[in-house]
Amino acid sequence: MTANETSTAPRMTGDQRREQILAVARHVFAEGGYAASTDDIARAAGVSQPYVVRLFGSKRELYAETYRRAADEIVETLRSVAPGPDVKDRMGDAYLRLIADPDMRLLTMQGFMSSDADIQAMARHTLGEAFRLHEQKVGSGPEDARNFVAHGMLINALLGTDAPARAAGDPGLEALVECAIPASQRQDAR
Amino acid sequence: MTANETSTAPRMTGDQRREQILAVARHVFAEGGYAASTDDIARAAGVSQPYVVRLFGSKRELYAETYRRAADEIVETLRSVAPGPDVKDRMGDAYLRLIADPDMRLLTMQGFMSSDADIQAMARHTLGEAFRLHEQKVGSGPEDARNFVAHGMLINALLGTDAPARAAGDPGLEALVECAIPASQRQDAR
DNA sequence: GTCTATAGACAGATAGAC
DNA sequence: GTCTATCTGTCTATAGAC
Repeated sequence: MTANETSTAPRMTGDQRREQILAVARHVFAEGGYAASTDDIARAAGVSQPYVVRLFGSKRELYAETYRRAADEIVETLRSVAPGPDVKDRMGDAYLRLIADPDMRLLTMQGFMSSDADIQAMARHTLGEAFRLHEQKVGSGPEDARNFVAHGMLINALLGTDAPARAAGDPGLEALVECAIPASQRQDAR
Repeated sequence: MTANETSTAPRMTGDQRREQILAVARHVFAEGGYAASTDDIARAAGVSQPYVVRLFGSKRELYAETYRRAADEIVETLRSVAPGPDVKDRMGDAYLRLIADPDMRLLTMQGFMSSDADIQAMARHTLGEAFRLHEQKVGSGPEDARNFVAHGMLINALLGTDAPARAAGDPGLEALVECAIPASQRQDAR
């Protein structure tokens, strides 16, 4: 170190702060959607609200970057599933593990309802990649790949409505949860 | 009529106004989500913002009532599919016809991401009913019924991201759209 | 790199008149 | 049945200091 100027030193480098705020934003946006405030994010990150806006230019850009990272993580995770025996099961498991994180699930779902063209583009591309990777790795044909993606969407919807924890007393829902969600995934997620 | 008191007469009865505002709210909430303002709804209905709030008690109650009607319409439509030959196809068609209305599709999707317990409850019950009605009417077993609901969710997601109109150039997405969405439904919806 | 102060817009809800 | 006026809160973004 060159000198220890006790009070002039910033607490973090810009990059560190960016990463920290993106991590916090992922959680806050996941729970509150785009309607979540930059102030909530700032408080959770321990910085001032104007600083959050300054670092990313605007709330919209922060949200887009947050979403992009989540979408990339999904595609990368599916891409990194090794070929070989049981690929089909391992592909399903990989998705279940991603979605076991409620923030990931909620953020993903938001893409399918966004009115922002950039978010929509990322969301639909992720769907297409999931389909393509299933066809490529599993090779059981387009219908099977489509069912893979569709089943993923159904699980998102069921978890989003807290169905596994609250199906009791609703016969249709009980039966649906039982045949759509593996027992290991059936505890509350919200 | 008893008398024509030219300026004292209200423009509509309370019930008529309620229905009109609910119709308008369906569209405004569909496009803007819960974040849409009561003022937007009021303007679109040609009344004042405070009056909208007064008629329904609060924005939240207006939203809940709007959602309830959409959810009821889905269940009623599926329930009214006549048994007989080709029930399976007619059940799928009934859902496609519902979802061909972008407002219906958007509103439905919002239920799967709501943080409001009442909305969540309606949304998951709708999923369960769709499953149950498929089993009851089509009778091709739980896996087939699950695939029916799952496929519905996939179509919601694809339409939500404008995939049919924008898949060009994205090979995975093109293939997915082709095998998930009937040609008749493939034009832009947003 | 980070803050305070604050502008400027907009929201939902209440009070009370007609 | 419906409005106007308005309170109170909240939000993003900018300006400028340190």
